[in-house]
Amino acid sequence: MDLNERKLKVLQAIISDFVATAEPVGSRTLTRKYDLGFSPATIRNEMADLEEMGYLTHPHTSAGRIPSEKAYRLYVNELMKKQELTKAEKNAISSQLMANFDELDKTIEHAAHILSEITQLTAFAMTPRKEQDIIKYIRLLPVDEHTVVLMIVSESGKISNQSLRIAQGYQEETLDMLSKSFTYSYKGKTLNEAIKMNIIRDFESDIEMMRLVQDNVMPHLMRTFEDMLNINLYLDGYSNIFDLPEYSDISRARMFLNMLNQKDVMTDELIRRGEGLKITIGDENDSADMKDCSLITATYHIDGKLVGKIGVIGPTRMKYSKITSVIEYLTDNLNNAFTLPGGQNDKEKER
Amino acid sequence: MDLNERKLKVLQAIISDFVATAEPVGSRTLTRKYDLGFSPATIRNEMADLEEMGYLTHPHTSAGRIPSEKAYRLYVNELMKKQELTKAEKNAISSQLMANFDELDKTIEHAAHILSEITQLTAFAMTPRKEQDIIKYIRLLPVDEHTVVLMIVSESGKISNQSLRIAQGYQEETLDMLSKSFTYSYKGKTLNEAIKMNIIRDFESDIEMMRLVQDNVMPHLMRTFEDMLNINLYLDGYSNIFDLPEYSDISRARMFLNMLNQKDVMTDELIRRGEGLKITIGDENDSADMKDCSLITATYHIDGKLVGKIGVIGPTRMKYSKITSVIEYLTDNLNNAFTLPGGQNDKEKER
DNA sequence: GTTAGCACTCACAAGTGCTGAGTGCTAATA
DNA sequence: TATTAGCACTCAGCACTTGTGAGTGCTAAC
Repeated sequence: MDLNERKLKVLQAIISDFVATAEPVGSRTLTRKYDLGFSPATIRNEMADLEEMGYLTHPHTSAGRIPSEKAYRLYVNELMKKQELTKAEKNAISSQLMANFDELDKTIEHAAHILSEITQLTAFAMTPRKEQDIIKYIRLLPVDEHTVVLMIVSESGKISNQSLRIAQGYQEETLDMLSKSFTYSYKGKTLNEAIKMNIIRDFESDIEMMRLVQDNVMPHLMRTFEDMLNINLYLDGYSNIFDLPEYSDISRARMFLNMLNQKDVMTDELIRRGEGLKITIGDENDSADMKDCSLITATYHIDGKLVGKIGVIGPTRMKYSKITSVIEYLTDNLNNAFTLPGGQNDKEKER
Repeated sequence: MDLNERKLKVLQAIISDFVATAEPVGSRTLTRKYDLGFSPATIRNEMADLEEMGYLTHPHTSAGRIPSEKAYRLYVNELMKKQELTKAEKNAISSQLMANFDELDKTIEHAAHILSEITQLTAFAMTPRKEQDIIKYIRLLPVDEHTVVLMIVSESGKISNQSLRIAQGYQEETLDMLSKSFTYSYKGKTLNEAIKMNIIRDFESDIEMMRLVQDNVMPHLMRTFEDMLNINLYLDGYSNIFDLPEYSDISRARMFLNMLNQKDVMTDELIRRGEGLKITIGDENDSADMKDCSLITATYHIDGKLVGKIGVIGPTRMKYSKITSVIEYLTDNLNNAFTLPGGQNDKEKER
């Protein structure tokens, strides 16, 4: 028994209908709604075959058919046609994204917001892994007698600062010297390399300075390097799930929301996924909590190097085609924005 | 008919029981659980009186009694006794708070987390309104040929930075000059004042410089001032509501979550509330969405000046006494931390 | 090979009856 | 006179029943 033309046609119709309505699809409904050209009885036969082949399931004897995960996989791989976005949709995405183009992290967060608005699902966006981010310079700046700001600028445009307290006070010249010394040591190093370096001995010649560095500055410097490595995960539109019949059961809604709350689980799952557009359906997901969800994710790049991820999560019944298009368009926009010379401040140019 | 001793005793028992169980309280249950010293029939009579006086309601004829909002108000004003936290609880709060004492905003966010963990409700924390925050200095720092970091440090310890692009390039000396000039002009001014100032004419003598400032720097400077004024609202523990029978109905849970999602509504509501500890019960809340919730909020201060808010939101049935104590202790901690010399970096001292 | 017809299935909604926790009222009691 | 025991009554919640409609699989006719 093979998947002939007609079977595919029936399967496609069932998937369309079920994605739209979330109700099991019966043979009669199918003939009424779609002009397939054969009777309910024929469709019933085809349905029985499709079920045997594993593409459909049956919640109970007298209910209609539901596409299985295998059916969605087939649909995504073969049946799904690319759904071009309308000009209006594209404009909406681009303009909204550009209207909020400040800091790297804010932009990513905003992209997740746009995505959830358009797809009406829960969207997430992960900032890049910054292992490869290269330190540009480090500076210590005076604030008051006991407070100093530590500022680290990296190539990705990520700027980090932290104020730190120096109980015994300090000289401004010392700060300048330290700034130069740190920049000299760390410039051109990746964050990962920086964390592993030990530069304390550079200050051995001056015991007082060494103590200052060791006790006051170094711990903060290391912590800030680590902070910069951190991956941030932004979620948006979690309450959209209440519009989906899949989550009309409170315990399922709750489980879903709890899953989202475990940011580390989510982050791990996302990190594991490869580059480019990835669609995982139900059981294909590694994490047990996601076994009845589908994820569509894509990667965006900053200067072609650092890689972040963005995507949506929802029930396996989702508009794979439309969502895929939206995500692709969104990541294209992000890539462009983050890659043009001048990076994140490119908005200036357009003025 | 007045609220004699016995009526208060009965009311108190009903409130305790209902807060604990969320079930309407019957006269027999009451005698069984609490050793009140009179029979169910007597209690029934008292209950009928209390109901007539507006302190109790009746979901239906054959159900037990439920405290009205008026009853909670009476309880909060008169009956509630201060519930001291145990040493262990206090330690838990202090140590958790101190363990995460980096940047101002992060600390506030973390405080909300702690609060939601302890109360098992949804907690929120609002960063201070920074109208009164005073600018300490402004600096422009070179990143690469076309990129400059603009850094503003304020007295509250809030540091803001933004990278900006200067298409035509720049000289390092220019940046130094501008840093000095900006600091000279803005130092000691509040953010509000700074936004209203116009310092462009200070550069009139040098047309090229003036253009640079006007076109490239000023817009960012103003935007950053405005960003610094922004109030951030952090929410934590929204999914705790799923443990409350009040929200076992999905549509109520949804409404609650939607309300939380409207950050501007929440922020407005919080801003309107006065200083110190405030408890609003049900209908006392201004916002329509909160008419069946209670809010307990308190204010914390930074250097005795800037005022932020922290609190919890939940059903009117909540442990007013316990929660009040927790919030008071938490704000005390925040106040201390933010007021000691050296402010947010005080952790250093303890090492 | 396709389709009409038919018996069968089952979730769901509406209706029924029972139970238990509650009430209000009245009469007896301390 | 205030309190309490007793009793009839109420009603949500649960279990159970029944009817309906949308679905199925199978068989026989086209």
